Amino acid sequence: MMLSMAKCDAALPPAFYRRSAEVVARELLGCRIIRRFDGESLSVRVVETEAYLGAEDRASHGWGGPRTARSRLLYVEGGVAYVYLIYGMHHCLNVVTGAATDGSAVLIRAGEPVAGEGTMRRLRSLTDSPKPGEIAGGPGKLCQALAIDRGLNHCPLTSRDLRIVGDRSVSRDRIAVGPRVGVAYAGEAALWPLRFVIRDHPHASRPRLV
DNA sequence: CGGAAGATCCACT
DNA sequence: GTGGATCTTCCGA
Repeated sequence: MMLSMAKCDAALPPAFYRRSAEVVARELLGCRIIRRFDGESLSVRVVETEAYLGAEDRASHGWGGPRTARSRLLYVEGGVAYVYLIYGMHHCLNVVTGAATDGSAVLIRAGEPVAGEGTMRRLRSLTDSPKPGEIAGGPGKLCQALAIDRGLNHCPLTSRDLRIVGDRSVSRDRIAVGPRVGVAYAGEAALWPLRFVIRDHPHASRPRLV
C-alpha cells in the first residue's frame, strides 16, 4: 500500500525533460503538477502546454541566445522550473527542456484541479463554485492557484515543493495542435504549431482549439 | 536614461 | 469586444 502510493507520486526524472521542447510539451499532457504549499498538496492535471524552442524561436525568451539576465535563466540543463512575471502582475510557469545550450522550455498553460481545490479557490479569490477553467484555465491563473512565483526559478521539478509526476498518458488523437497564444509579434514563428491541448477539455484556456 | 511592449486577466459595455 | 492594471525587460538614443 505505502509502496504503491509512493510510486504514484514518483517525480518524472530529469531525463524526461532533456529532450526537445515539442516532445516534452506533448508528453506533459495528462501529467500532474504537485505543489506543496502551507503543508498541503495542491495538484492539477496538465491539460494545455506550449513549446518554446530557444535561440531560433522569436517568440521565446531565449531568442538570440543567452544575452540578458532573464534569458540566461533558460540556458540551463532541462528539468527545472522557469517562472517569469508578465504584464506586471501575472506569473507564468515553464519547465526547462533539452540541454543547457538549447534555451528551450514548455509553458504550462492550463490545468484541471485534482487536489486542494479549496485552497486553490482561495488563492484565486473565487468564492462560489467556479466554472471549469476559472481556477487554472490559463498560465496566470494556474500560477496564482498553485502559489507559484519567481522564487521557484530553477527549482528542480523533483522537489518536495514542486514536482511533476507521470499519470495518465494522452493518445495522439486526443491532442489538438495549433499556433501559440499571444505571440503575433514573432513573425513566422507565430504560426508554428507548438500549442498542445487535450481535445475539448473544459479546463483549457482561451482561445479554444479544435 | 526614457519609453514601449509584453507567452494575461478581469471588469465593464 | 475593449481597455485598464502594473512593472519588468529590453532597446535605442
